[in-house]
Amino acid sequence: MNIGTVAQRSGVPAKTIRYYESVGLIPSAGRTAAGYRVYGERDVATLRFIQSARSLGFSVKEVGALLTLWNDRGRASADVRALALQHIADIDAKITELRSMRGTLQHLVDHCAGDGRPDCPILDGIADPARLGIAAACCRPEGEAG
Amino acid sequence: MNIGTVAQRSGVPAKTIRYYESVGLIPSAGRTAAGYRVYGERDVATLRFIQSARSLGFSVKEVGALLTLWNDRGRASADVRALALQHIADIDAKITELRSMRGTLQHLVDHCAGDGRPDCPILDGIADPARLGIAAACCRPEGEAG
DNA sequence: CTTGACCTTCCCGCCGCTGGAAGGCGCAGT
DNA sequence: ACTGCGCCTTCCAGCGGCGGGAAGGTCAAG
Repeated sequence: MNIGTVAQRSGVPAKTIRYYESVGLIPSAGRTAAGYRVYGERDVATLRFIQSARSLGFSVKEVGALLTLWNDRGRASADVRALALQHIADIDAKITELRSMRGTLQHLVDHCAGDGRPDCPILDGIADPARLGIAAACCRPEGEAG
Repeated sequence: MNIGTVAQRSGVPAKTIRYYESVGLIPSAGRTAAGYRVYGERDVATLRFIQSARSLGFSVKEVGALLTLWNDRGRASADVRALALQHIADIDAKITELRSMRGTLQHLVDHCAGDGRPDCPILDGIADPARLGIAAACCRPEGEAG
């Protein structure tokens, strides 16, 4: 199987496969006499595994660790679980950050007339971050626990 | 004011200020005879604005647009609002994606014993993405609307 | 006059690819 | 045999948003 075929079957672009090889995520493929990379079914499965793990947000390095565990018949599932839990924690941190941004932005937007006039609480809020803090508390009724 | 001072007062590292200048986010600073960059109060305010906008997740390019609006006394707040709303939409898309990842991962983790044995539904699920779909539906009671 | 903190430019590295150029290989058609 | 096309190879550059560090100039204090 040439790289184009394995790319199509795994869903990983040929350039990306070469990249993964160059950074050591996958071992160097065999070569034909002409220098073409040669792949087998196992490689398709590996690349699908990688694709899937990447789509779950694991970094290439983390995928490497997962691959190692996947190939290790003597692995402890606890190790895999630990990686996954850590990744969930990372995701949670990102979500928290994004929600914080979103909340601030939404608040600013809510206070902006959004018409032809230049007065803009959004710009004011960005210009003076202290107001962002104020903004977060200024119009909270009282029903929300801090 | 030298770059170190303005860096300290704005919270933007000197290297980053030079970078912002190099990509045209801020205009070229004035120079002393010796070639040192010179800044004033206005620059501190601008850099704080930038810092604040960046912390809300705006890209450097978007911050450029915000800065232009900020400096334009004839702006329409609707334009600012539109930028902010678009950014909120981008953030929402990211949050949605992260939550999807999180959901899948959590599900896999829930099914993994996480002990010394090698059997691992997490690895199985990653290896065969079809199972991820199954995983999403396999143990849903019936109370959840699709 | 020296020290040390500051400033300057420059280029490299990070992550995870993606695009493109220049050249070799394989096979079909004529 | 030759042409053409599509695939393969390598290498280099770039995206965003900086940070590290080298090599060298400047400034104020002692």
